[in-house]
Amino acid sequence: MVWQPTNVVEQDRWQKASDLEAQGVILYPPRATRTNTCAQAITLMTAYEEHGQAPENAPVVTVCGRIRRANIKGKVSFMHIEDESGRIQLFLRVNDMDETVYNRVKDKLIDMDDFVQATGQLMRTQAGEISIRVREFVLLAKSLSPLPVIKQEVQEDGTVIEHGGFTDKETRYRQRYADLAVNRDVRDVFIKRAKIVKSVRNFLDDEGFLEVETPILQPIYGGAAARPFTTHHNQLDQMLYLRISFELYLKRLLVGGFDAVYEIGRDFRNEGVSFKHNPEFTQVEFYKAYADYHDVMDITERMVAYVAEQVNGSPVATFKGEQINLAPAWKRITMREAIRQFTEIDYMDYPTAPELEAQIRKLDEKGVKPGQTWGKLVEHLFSEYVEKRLIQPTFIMDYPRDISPFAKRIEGDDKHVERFEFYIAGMEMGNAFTELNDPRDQEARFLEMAELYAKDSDEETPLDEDYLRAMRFGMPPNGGFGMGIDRLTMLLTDQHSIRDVLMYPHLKDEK
RNA sequence: GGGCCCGUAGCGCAGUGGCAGCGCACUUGACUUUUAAUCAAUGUGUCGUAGGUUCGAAUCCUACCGGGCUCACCA
Repeated sequence: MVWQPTNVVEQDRWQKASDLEAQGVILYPPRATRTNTCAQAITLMTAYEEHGQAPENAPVVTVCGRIRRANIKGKVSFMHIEDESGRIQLFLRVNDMDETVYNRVKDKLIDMDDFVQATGQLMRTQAGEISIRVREFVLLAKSLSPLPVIKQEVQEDGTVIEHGGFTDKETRYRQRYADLAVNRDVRDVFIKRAKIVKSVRNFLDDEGFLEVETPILQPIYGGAAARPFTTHHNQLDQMLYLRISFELYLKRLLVGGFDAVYEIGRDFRNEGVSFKHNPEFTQVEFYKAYADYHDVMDITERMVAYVAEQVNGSPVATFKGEQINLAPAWKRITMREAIRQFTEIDYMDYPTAPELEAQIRKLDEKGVKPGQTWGKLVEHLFSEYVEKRLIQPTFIMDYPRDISPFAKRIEGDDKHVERFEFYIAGMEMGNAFTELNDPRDQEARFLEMAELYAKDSDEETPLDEDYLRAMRFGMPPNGGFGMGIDRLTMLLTDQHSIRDVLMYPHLKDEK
């Protein structure tokens, strides 16, 4: 079906488009030229004026952008055009330009939202705004559907009040292009997101890590507790999973002789959607030989503080009105101690699952599914009573073994492994271990997981023969780390839903 | 998956049983330094979808679709 205008505004624009074509105007010319961005043009004029030079010799510029405001007055008109750098006003006067071209503006054949190219001398209007006295005016792209109208009122002190708006979340997410086009602050979030990724990369590069890329399509998934997406390779008739983590592929590279590797990329988990979960999300994982989880904690707090400094110019982040200080050193506390503080239960007093489950039921009758493993029960206690209260950055150390199949046991402790997660603003931000490098123990763990958790449960950890083969060649002791980039972005941009830090968050099908 | 809330013009919203409304945008006219431009005039609808109740439904009821918050699940 060929698209038809769906409302009056679109009908008008459709008509204008054919009127312009009848005049010989090319609606979508293949090329544009520009000498300056809008922001550069303003800077140029400011600098020119500072040298006290005559206005009649002011520089001539060509700028390109989208029309975001139009005030057609008669024989003189004003527009603001906007490119990524900002806005500049165009001053169009019939005397200064070709009358036919001017009349297209006066007759409103040129609309808000059109992309245009304008050439002229920089000037100041009587009201004092730096503008371009347009002498050449070229349509670059006709807009056939109107963007939401937002009017900007600039106050005496320079602050901008916006009138009108584009706020419907569903429409904004489905039509992110329109959201970005009209909501400047949305663009700023994604600019910061790019800085965050860049800063993480810079930090790890400077620490001597090598950036690598590993498969997204995997014949066996692993490295985390999550259900995978499945897919299929037609020619090879091969069943494949989208990765749920990078862990096992990265650690194989330590066997290969790299001392320190990292990857930034997308993981896929076939699970619930919430304000902090999206089916595909971005992680950074790194593995460093000869480091343990204490070393990784040191790196973590330095890295996060560095990123905050690079992105916001301060290690202190504001989230939901709360000041969060990301500067080292962060609080370090064991899982056992954290749970004891918030629930007064020392779970080591209840070393079997039935005992611990009974104890949890005393706190909250409905909270627990029956028949969970001891480790899952500990995790339940933690997420129920502790997690939300960890606002300032906190390392939670020493996790139950049966929920941590890739972490090394704590010597002389058959219940715990050398694992930490770190929490900021009540959210888990990342997960790390002293990595298990004993192939015999790793195989035992795979078998233990198979015994404890049913196939198709989210804790299912398929035995990866190739991974064990790699480990048998010898894997150096190492510390590993994973962190959610989306959640870090939420924290550093004060956005409270993961959807607001994803360009295209996952949504159900339209209609 | 449960609970609560929302869906009306391009956008933002009002309307809770009796003619479908407001602001901005759009259209027409005026205006040679405006800036939320102003002034005047005229338009703009599958009231999310389907069914039901009723003389009459945007409004009440049911189901469904989409969304938000929240709980559960889940890192």
